Amino acid sequence: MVNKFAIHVSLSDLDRAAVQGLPHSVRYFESGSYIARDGDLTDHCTVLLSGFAFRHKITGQGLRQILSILIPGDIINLQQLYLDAADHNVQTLTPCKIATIPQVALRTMASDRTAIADALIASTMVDASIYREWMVNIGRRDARTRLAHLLCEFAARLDVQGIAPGQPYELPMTQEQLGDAIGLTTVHVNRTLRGLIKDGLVFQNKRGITFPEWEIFMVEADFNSRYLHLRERGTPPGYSF
Amino acid sequence: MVNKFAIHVSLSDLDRAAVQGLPHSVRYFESGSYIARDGDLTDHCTVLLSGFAFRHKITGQGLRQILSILIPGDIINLQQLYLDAADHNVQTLTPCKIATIPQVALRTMASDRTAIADALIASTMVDASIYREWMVNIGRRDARTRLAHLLCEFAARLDVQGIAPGQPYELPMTQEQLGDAIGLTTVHVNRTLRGLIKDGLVFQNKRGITFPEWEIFMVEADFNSRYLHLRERGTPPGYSF
DNA sequence: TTTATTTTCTAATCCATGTTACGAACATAA
DNA sequence: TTATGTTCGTAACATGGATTAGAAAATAAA
Repeated sequence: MVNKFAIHVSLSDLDRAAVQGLPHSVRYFESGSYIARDGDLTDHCTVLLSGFAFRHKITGQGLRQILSILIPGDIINLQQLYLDAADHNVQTLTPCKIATIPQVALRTMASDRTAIADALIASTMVDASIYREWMVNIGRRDARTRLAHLLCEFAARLDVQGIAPGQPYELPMTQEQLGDAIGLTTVHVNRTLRGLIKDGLVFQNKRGITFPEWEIFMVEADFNSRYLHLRERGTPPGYSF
Repeated sequence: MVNKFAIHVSLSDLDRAAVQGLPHSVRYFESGSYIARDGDLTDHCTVLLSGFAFRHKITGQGLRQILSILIPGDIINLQQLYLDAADHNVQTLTPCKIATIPQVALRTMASDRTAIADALIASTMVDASIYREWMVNIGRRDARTRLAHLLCEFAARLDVQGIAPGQPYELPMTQEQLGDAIGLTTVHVNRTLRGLIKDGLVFQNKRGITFPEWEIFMVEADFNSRYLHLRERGTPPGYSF
């Protein structure tokens, strides 16, 4: 369940058992509903078990910026356990299944087990690294590269879900949401996506996306998966893609 | 020294003593030098003691995006202790004084003292929150608001350094660097800054910046300091600014 | 089915920001 | 001082992406 922690730290069997034995309840959210809102205070941690969700913030002028996409296994609101109120919203993209863990349970586990605490820190740091790459994407790449980069990231992250990078996947986002994620208008996302399709770099069938030329596409997207830190510390690099 | 940790967790006297007793060596960097480079592996943690620095990344087309500004007290490369190689560069903005702490010392302290581990997590999360706000800034605000927002953030963060928000401060960045931080051209930064000055919202004397109308300026900047999480969890909100 | 609603797609026009270019002001070093 | 290099300031022009407005297609609801 949550043992993708193991990517960054080595967990003992006891550690794994502790994580799997965490008291939790499961809840279901339908598509488009809010899991957390800007300003919320809470005393439990939630984890996304299945479905997709996204973090976002609204500016004073009512514009939305999507901050990240959550995929199964991601921790949704660890932050609120360590800081004060939430500073952004989390909303579902598809129907979602969510585990709720009481704050105390998680914190005592973290203080009892160094490996768990380390995993929490590492996971937070990977998130931060992804945020940084998004900044680069939004701030310094043109529309075409930006969109391509987002699609690549999705492909790469779904790898953990068993869909190898370059393989077709279902994109659970509308063009409007894509635009809000990369700082573009809906109209321009459409134009740009059309451009990629016309050039044979992307093939689209409803929400299904395929990349006929994955290698070339990654170059076009200025994509290098290093920032996702998918490998364990100490593992030899080995350029998987 | 590093006990701005205390903002987010309550540290016992022993905790404080432990932090202050950390083995470390001090190094000096001149302005413009690299403290860490994309790809670096390291076995020690560094903390900025005085001066300013910034994180940045370079795109495939050679464009630079500045990711954050480091001010005294900030931890520079905690990440590399928990993940693999660095995924971005850190470069000084002014001459800097830096403490280097061996990885083991820090990690044993973190695993011995829950409060310290919590402080590390909280600090990482504040960084992440700032990244998110930058994404909003870069992705969804216009040039004027964007620049104003960055100046506000600087003012607010310097508060910890003893310069109250709204008070004049020295901006340690060139217009080119400002541009790379907010995703604009040097030329446009100049235009925009000039606009703010003409409208009486900013007063500039060399690198010194003053805000004659701080309250109005914050509105113009769409700035709300909540995302900086400057207050301790549990502390009553109390709108300081 | 039919109707309602959301999402996609396209075209025409506009404008905020990028580009290029260069002189002035300031630093820093020799 | 005089050289040399940054940084700042501005003007003229180019353009990528925003805006506005709808029509077509897909999806959901009745």
